[in-house]
Amino acid sequence: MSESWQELRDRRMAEPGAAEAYEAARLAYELGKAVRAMREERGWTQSDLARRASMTQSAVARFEAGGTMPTIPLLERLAEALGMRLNVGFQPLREAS
Amino acid sequence: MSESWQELRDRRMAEPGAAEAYEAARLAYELGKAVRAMREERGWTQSDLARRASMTQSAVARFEAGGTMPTIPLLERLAEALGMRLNVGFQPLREAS
DNA sequence: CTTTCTCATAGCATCAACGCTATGAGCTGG
DNA sequence: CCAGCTCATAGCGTTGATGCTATGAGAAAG
Repeated sequence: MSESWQELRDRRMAEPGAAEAYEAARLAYELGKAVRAMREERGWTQSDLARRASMTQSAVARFEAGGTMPTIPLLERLAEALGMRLNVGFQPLREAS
Repeated sequence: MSESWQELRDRRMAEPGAAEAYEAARLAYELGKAVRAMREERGWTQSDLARRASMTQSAVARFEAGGTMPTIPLLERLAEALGMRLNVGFQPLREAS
């Protein structure tokens, strides 16, 4: 499972310019997971969150599944609904193994 | 100058659901400023950065000016070009001011 | 088996970001 | 005055995210 992730990563990294695309997809996936976790933490259904974030249940499902690359305004609305703050910025490259 | 920003903010905040839109616009503006700072720090022209990030000079200018809401993949490419890491996530709401 | 709730997915329309080309403004140095 | 460089901006076509509606799968309860 973790092994296949590494392989996928290496394969994609071989293609030029695919590193960012992969990173972006990874980000979408992780953001979806994070929102789902926070939503369930609050005992909300997708419809609940959707209403609070001025969107539809289908949009929430799509986002949580990482099906699309979320836009900043969407993330902002979700953050607001969840009582969180959206953080977007650049960090110095950490040399992690 | 700073006064007009406040007025704009207050006016927009009055409309429902505009808080996130404002925050998003603010984010776009700040990201543009940050990238410009990092670019100049490295002594690069917009064309230099554009080449490294696989985009055109006009796209860099548009982004730095905060003219559009940047997408995650774009930010990822810029981060890569600048040797930085893009960070996107949610933070607990801090009660500032 | 039927109802209900939750989530996933599809199809479609709209809208905005992005790539691209071209051009103009501002500055500097010849 | 005339390049040359840097940045800003406009127009246009393409692409993809989002909003919306509708429907299906799966589980739980009756």
